[in-house]
Amino acid sequence: MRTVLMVAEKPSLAQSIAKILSKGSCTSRKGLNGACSVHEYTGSFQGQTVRFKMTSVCGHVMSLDFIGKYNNWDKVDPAELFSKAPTEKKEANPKLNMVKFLQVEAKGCDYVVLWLDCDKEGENICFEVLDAIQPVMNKGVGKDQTVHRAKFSSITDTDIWNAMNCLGKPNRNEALSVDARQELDLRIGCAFTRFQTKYFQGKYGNLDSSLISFGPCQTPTLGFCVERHDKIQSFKPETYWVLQAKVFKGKDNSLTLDWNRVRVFDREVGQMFLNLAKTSREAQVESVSKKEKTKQRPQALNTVEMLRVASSALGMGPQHTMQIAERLYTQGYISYPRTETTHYPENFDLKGTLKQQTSNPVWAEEVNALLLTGINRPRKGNDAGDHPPITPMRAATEGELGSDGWRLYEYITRHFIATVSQDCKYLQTTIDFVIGTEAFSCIGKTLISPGYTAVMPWQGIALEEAIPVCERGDTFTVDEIKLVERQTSPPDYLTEAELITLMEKHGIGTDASIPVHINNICQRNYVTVENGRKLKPTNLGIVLVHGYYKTDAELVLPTIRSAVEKQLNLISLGKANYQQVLQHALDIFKRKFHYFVDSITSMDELMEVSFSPIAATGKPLSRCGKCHRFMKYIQAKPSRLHCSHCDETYSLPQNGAIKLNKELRCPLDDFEIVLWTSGARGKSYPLCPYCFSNPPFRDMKKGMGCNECTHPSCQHSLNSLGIGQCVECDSGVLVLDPLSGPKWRMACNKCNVVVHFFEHAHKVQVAQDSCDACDASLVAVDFNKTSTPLPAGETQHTGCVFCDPVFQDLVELKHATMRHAMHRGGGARRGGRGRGRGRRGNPKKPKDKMAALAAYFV
DNA sequence: GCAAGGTC
Repeated sequence: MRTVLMVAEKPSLAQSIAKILSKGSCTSRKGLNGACSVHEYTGSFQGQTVRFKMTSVCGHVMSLDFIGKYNNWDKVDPAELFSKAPTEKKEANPKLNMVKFLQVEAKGCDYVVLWLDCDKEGENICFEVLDAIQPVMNKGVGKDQTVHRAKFSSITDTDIWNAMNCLGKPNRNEALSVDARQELDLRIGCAFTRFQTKYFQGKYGNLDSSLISFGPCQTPTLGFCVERHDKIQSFKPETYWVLQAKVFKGKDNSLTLDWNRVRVFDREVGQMFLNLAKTSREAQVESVSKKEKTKQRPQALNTVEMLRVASSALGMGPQHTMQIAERLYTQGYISYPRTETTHYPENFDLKGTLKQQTSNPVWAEEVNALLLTGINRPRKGNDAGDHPPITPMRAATEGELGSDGWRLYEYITRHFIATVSQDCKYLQTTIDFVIGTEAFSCIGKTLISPGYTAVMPWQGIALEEAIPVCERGDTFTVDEIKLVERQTSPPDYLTEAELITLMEKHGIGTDASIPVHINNICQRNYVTVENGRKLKPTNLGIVLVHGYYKTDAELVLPTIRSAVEKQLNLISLGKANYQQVLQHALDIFKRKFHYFVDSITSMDELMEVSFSPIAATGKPLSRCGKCHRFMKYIQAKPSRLHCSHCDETYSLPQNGAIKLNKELRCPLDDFEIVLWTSGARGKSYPLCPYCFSNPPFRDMKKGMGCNECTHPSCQHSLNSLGIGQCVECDSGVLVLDPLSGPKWRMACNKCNVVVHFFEHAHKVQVAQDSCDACDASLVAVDFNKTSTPLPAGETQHTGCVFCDPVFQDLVELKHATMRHAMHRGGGARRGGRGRGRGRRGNPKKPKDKMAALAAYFV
């Protein structure tokens, strides 16, 4: 029997499609990567009985990058990234082992049906899949017969079956347009990012951003925020005047009227109208009109709308919202949360979905009423052909979802109920008045039926004060009429919800990537999120955008992406050659880049105003090994040490702080050793600022502290302070933190494991000898006479922290250690342990720490 | 260390 491999874009779709095509009779198993499943069933394909294997990838299989040596920022001129630097496709997520997985499943298959999403990215993934599997597939059927593409526009029985019965071929041109987009984004983004980062970071000490990035999506996104900032800055308030009239008729029927001219910008003119109005003490009712109005129920929910509401009403950022939504999805509470579609599929079980919500006390009343009277037909929305709109999938309670999870679920559910509810109906009454020659009016609203606003009360009609019943010809007495002076007010900072709308409108990013871009400009410190999720640009963000405006406004305008995409579209339509379009676009941006580099001083002029030169930043901390003067510690991101005399900058580990370390010096370069610490309770280790960037030994890499240094005799090195193999990770060594007393501890030099031991000991030292049982270095401990925990009042003891029974109660975390050892099956997994032992050249590394531990603790 | 696009 022949086998047909079918591949979808994500595991959830593979499952849905397999269920439809197998009519629910498929068997499922997990693939070797643990992320993808394989669903198998027997069916018919092109007139023969075959075995179907439906599986999926997880988005892109491959991603584009420069070949290794072009990723060295110090050795590569960013200009080379436009043409010289070759690119290669790497596995997008090596952990998933996607190529291997696909090959294992494709081996022995005769046909492949590609069920990737029906957009350009999906078309591109088709070819990534084909590149992986074609070498291992059976060659029995003709090449033309092997590969098929299913084109579907929604995940419904009819659509999926139609697609299966009407298979086509993958579209090479569409895939190529994505290849071109990837290469352009990579080359342009990286070239500009590296250039500006290096240029400005080398010059200013307080930029407070470890990366000064540029990208065709993130930069225009920032542009929107700065544009609003500029409007606020350049806003000049204007004074205007308004006629305000208060009238009454009988008791309790006092009304404030709106002037039909709204406002005037000239005081004299306003005064004239006031005088004209004041000729009468009465307000005549000219007309009374009543109109029934409706407020439409919402369309079905898609991702972007969910993100907008989450930001503006729930105060949850897009990135966070998507994380919560994904959790709700994988737990089965809501449908797939990444969709552009706002139209329910024809066979969508609206009633069934609604019925699940009858038990929830919060909205049971509305739901039951709706089921009783019958649901309303949802409004027509847009079917983008990707996934159904976001809906609840089963009932939930606040307790089981947690705070934010519940708030999002509650919104999604209320939105869903609203889409099948009636519109909100209200009566709008307008009364037109005349006072003297001036016209005024007053509007009142009364609710006819709340409709969907019963479940979305925040959209309910604001009921203004009831307006009196009256008719044409009635007169009211003017209580007060006056000219009021007001000022126009500036716009506020852009809200996140407004930004999402702008990005969507200009085609910046996609539903899946919009949260990423917004997150980027926050993390890079270009904008900060203020109260009410308003986005306020920082000095850095403002200077960058103004700098682009000065040199080449296209770099920041939202049109930059759409212009490129227009060209790319020609590739996908087969109207332009892939190579030519790519070359042409690269040429243009290469010129833009060189122009930008040549004009960088004009952006620099703006930088100078807001930021301080690196030599003027930071506090003197430790001495330079070359000139022996004090270097300055710059705390702003990226934190570093700068020697203004030598004009050298030394990088430091990030996400922590640096302290002085007793004026000790590195024996290799004479630089003063500093102490890095991750926080009060975290780990710390000494490091030499010079060795950190210039590894002194061949077996060391950039970015290593003294706790990884293989110096044979220095008192700070791994060799002197290393105790034994880490209890958690494969490659790390637990190293004594010599300055941690009296709360002594050892910390892994690779992972985050910290082991506390010998609290209040007076001295803790690593001894020369090793443990016979586990090969760990012995530790010599010295306690105070009065408080020693050692047996028989001993003050000193030397032993193995893992094996010595005397130390058993003095080493913390050993229960975690033991659990860990047993959890992992003790020594059973130790086969690969020996891997870097000899190579790292650590003579004190135990042979088999885990086995020793397991034996000891059992 | 960099982009943007998929998705886990």
